[in-house]
Amino acid sequence: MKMTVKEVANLTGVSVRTLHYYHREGILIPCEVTENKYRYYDATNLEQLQNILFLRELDFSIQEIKGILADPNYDEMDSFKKQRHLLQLKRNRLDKLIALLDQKLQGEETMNFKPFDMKEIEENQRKYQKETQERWGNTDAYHQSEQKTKGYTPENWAAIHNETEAIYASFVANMDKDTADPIVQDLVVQWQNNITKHYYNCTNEILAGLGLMYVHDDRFKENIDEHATGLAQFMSDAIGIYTAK
Amino acid sequence: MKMTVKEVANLTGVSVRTLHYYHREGILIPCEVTENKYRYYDATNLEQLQNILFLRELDFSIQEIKGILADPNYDEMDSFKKQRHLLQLKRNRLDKLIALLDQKLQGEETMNFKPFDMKEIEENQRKYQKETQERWGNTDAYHQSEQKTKGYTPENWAAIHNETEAIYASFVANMDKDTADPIVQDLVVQWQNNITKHYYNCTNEILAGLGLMYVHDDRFKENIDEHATGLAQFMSDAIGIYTAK
DNA sequence: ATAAACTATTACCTAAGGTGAGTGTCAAGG
DNA sequence: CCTTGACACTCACCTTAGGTAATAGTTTAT
Repeated sequence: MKMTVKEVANLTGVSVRTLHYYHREGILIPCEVTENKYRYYDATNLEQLQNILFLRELDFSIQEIKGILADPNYDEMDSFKKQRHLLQLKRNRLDKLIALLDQKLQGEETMNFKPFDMKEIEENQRKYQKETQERWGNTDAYHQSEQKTKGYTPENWAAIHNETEAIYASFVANMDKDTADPIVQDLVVQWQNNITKHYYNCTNEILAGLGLMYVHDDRFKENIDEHATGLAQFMSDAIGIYTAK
Repeated sequence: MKMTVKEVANLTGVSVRTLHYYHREGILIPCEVTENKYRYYDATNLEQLQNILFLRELDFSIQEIKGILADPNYDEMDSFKKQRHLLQLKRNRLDKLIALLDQKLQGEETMNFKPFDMKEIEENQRKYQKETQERWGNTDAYHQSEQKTKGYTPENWAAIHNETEAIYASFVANMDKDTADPIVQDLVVQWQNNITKHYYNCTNEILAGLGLMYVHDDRFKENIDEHATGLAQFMSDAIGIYTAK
């Protein structure tokens, strides 16, 4: 069920250009990019796109959307609830504007500007964002990551992806060894460097935190275990030993 | 009841920069601009601003808003009715999005993109615009005017205003003469040239149409008669004689 | 084999203001 | 009369979320 850009565009109503843009911005990365740079999208991509459209509807900027969706503790249902609330606020605002218009249709000379006000909505948007940022725990890391990833091109993303996958592969290839084995410990260092290089300064403390998340956060765990069952636990253990020193 | 930019900004929630911008774009011209370029707004300006905010809410561009508000046959009540309809469409759309979100909250895996669709709303916006453009009668003139006035700066507007007022004053000064008097007829020519120079190619046919509007369209009539009671009729008659030749 | 219909990248363009620098103006209090 | 803080002005550059070519490679169907 791979879909081309055009097919996605037709199905969803977003333009091809927008898909290109979302790719470059790193908020919707096609499941497959062939050698000749053709983009192909799958069902997961479509779901992500739907999420993006919801957030866009709520007037979040693309950068903000990136932050929300990249949140390691992102809770879809919780997010939907907040989105619902924001949509309701917007509807209330429209209701007030319609009411004001009705007054004017009655011939009332009303000089009212409150219905145009966006303060309440903006306040809730900020609240939403603040919560996700707090969940990132380390705001410094979050901001660094935001800054760094801002300018990444699709080529950059592809390179990062390859590099990351290579380290994953090495981990898988050494899963029979002890987690304290120097080879495995070196992979942990590579992993840490990879994060620092591409996202944010990954200190030992943060690395320790990540190690714990890899087993306790299902989103992370599932992702990692796709490379090999048990990999998440293995990496987490290896990181634990490394950071304990 | 003159208000400064800041006061208007505080009252309406619109930024000072936006007021500057609306001035330069010619969609909200302060009732008074002092020698040192300070802007002062009155109640009429506020009403106009409210209209602008309504139209902005409906996603009309500033240029489109200019076209709508400059429509010589602009009917406020009719406009409100259409605005109401558009706002309702927007609300319906929000309702659908909320419903979709509710489905997702129920855990349904729905891959629906229709609620994001803007086609219906855009279609109605086009309909709205088309109607006002048609009322301009001469679409060529409308477009010329749109193009020309696009680049006008506040200084341009002030100059045009002065020039126009000067002709009005001359008309007033000669209201005791016959409308066929060469002096009056020359003012008609100046009037025609003024329009051609600043707005669009004002042919004799169009001028004749304007002459009729000056007495039949209350918006025009009131505006003109502010300079002197009976001026609208006087100008209309003079134009009638000129274009009859 | 060729045309139609895709795909890609690059690069420039837009709307509706935001932001900041530098400067002029006004009202109030000392 | 002077100063000071709040306000006013313009100028000029910046931003977002893509739109719109132009140019060129690819796929697919005939």
